This record gives sequence, structure tokens and C-alpha cells, in this order.
Amino acid sequence: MQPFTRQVITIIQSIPPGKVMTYGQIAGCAGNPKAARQVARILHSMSRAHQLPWHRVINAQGKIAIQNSEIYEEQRLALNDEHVDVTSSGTVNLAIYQHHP
DNA sequence: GTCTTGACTAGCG
DNA sequence: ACGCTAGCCAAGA
Repeated sequence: MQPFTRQVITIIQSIPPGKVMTYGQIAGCAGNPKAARQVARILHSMSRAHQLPWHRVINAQGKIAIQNSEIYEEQRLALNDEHVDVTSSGTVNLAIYQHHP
């Protein structure tokens, strides 16, 4: 496991409830701004094993990454539970909810 | 070693 | 605003 990956996991675990971060932002904090896709992969494959709050990670547009899926609904509900407002189009207001480490 | 795979992104038409 | 393209990088096969 690369240092970058460990960093990503640590950062994601540090996101407080009610806040979100973008893939690119996480990648940048972990030391590689270009590896946003890798962040996505980590979430996709390691979220359960590392108990990551994957629902607090959204794309650079402030939108939920994948639409039309059970996972989409799951993420929306999880965010609503943390009082994060998600619009009908799956958009989160980054100006309000983005977490800045 | 080399492909392939992504919950990505910035840029361009 | 929107779809498409080309970069991007680590893990798994």
C-alpha cells in the first residue's frame, strides 16, 4: 500500500459529519492532486474494510458522483441524516458543506 | 512485466 | 450549459 493511499484513507476518516470533500481535494491533500481517480477507486474497493464515510465524498461539481443507482439513494439519505441539504438533482452546496482541513 | 479499471477533472468545441 | 476528449494514477488480474 502506497503512502498516498494511506493518506487518502486517513483524510476521508477525518471528515466530520455534516461536511463533505471532493475527490480532487482529497487527492491534493494526500499529496497528489492528479490522482482523483485513485481516490474514487479506493472508495469503491476499500470503503467497507476501512469503515470510510464514503458518502461524504462528492465530485468537483458538488454533485453525487453516480446517479441512477441504489448507491445514489443511499448516499443522499446518509447526507440528509447529517443535515446536509441535497437538491433533487443530487447537488450539494460546497460553499456551505465543504470541509477544509 | 503489461493491460484494464474506475464514485475523477480540466479543457475545449 | 453540455457532451466529449485526453490526461491522470494506483491496485488487481
